[in-house]
Amino acid sequence: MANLKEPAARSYGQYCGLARAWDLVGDRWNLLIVRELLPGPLRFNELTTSLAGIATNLLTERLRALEAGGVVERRLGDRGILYALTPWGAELHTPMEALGRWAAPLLMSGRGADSFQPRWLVLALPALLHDVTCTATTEVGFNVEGLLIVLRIDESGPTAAIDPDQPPTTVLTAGPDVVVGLVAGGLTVEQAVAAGELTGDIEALHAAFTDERRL
Amino acid sequence: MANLKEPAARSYGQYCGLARAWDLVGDRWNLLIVRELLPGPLRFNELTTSLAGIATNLLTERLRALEAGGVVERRLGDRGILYALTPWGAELHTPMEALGRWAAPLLMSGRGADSFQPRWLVLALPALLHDVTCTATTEVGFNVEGLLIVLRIDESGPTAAIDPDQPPTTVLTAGPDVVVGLVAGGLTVEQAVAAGELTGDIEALHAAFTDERRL
DNA sequence: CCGCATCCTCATGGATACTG
DNA sequence: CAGTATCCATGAGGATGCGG
Repeated sequence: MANLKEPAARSYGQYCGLARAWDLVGDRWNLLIVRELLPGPLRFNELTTSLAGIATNLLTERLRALEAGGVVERRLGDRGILYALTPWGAELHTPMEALGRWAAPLLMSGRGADSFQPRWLVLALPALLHDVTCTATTEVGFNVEGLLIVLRIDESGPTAAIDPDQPPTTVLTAGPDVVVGLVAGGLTVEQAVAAGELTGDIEALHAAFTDERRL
Repeated sequence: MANLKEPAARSYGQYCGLARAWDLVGDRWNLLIVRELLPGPLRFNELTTSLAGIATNLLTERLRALEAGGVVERRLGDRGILYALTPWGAELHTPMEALGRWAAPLLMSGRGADSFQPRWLVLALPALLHDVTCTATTEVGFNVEGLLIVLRIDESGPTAAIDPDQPPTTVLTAGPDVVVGLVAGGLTVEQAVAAGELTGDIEALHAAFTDERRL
C-alpha cells in the first residue's frame, strides 16, 4: 500500500544559498549520511551500522529526500541496492572538509565514549592536514582497526582513500586516538611510539613530512 | 521562577570532527544565526526580524547554546545587549562560504516568494565569485534595498562588507535577483541594464572584472 | 539476512501571549 | 527591548512486522 508520508519540506523560505542548502542537507543525519558515502557507495544496512543510532525509517526518509534533491542516487549493484553520491553531491566534500577543519579543537578532548569508524578518517585526515607542506609527493598508510586508510600529499594538498589497489610502502598501525592526535598536532610521533600505540615504519613517517606539524 | 529547560544536548556520539561540529552548530537555525552575525554584531530584535519566522524562545535557546559552545558571545553595547561571534565562531566563515558556493545552482530558480536581506550578500557575493580573477584590486558597491554592500576583489580573492567608512567610487543600484543573477553568471550586464533593473556606473563595472564571468 | 513500512512514545520546534 | 511561559504540531527514536 502506497502510504508515502510527505516530508512536509519545512523551508526557511530565504533567498540565500546557505539557507537553501540547509533546506536540502540541513536536517538531522543528512550530512553524516553524505560523509559515509564520500569514500564510496554503501548499502542500506552498512549505513545503519556505521551511523549507529539512526532509526531505519529516518534513514529511508533521508535517503529519499537526498535523492529527490539530487545529492544521492540509488544504484543496482551485484548484491542489492547501493547508495552513492551524485557528482554534485560529491562536491559537498569541499565545505565538509572545511567544517571538519574548523572543528579540530573539538577533537582535542579525545574519543571518550564516542563511536568511531575508520572510514571517517578519509574526511578528517585531509581536513586536519590542510596546511601541511610536503617536499615530494608522499603516501602513508594507516592501519586502523584493520582498515587501511591511505593518506597522500602532493602539491595540490592532502587527500585520503580507503583500500586502494596500490598499497603504499609505509604502513603504520594505530588506534583512532593516536592517528587523530598525530595528525591534529596534539601528539608527537615519539610519544605515540613510547606508548606502544604506534607501530610500523616510523623512520619513513618522519621522512615523509616536514617538521612543521611534528608528524 | 527559574524554569530553565535543560536542552538535553542530544549528541551523535561520534569521534568525528564533522559530527562534533554538528552537535554544536547543526541544530535548526544555528547556522543562519551565525550568518547574520558574520558581517557584525546584532541585537536580539534585529535577529528576530532578519530571520523572520524564528520563535523568540528558540532564538534565546540557540544563542545560549552557541554561547556555551564558544561560538557566540554577548557584549554590553551602548544601548543594550549585542550578540557577536567569537574569533573561533567567525572562522565558520570559510566552511559557510564553501557551502554557499556549493548551493549556487539552488539560487538559479530565482527569488520566488522567499524573504531576503541585503546583509546575506556579504556571504553570497564572495562565495559565488570565488573563481573570478582580477587584474587589479577592484571595489564595487551594490546599493540593494538602501543598504550599501561593497565587494572587493584583490589577489587573495573576493570579500564583501557592509557600509564601510570609505565608500567606493563605483556604486550600482539593483534588486537582489539582479545582483545574484549577475554574480552567479545567469545574467549579463546588458540584460540587467535593458530591463532597467541595474543603474549606476556601468562602464566602471565592465572595466572592473574580466570577461570570464560576463560581469 | 536486506530493505524497508507501521506504530507508538517522547523530545523538539513553532506560534502566540505575556512580563520586567 | 529582551526575553519567558505556555500550548500545540511535528519530528526523532525505538520496537516490530513483513515481503523478497
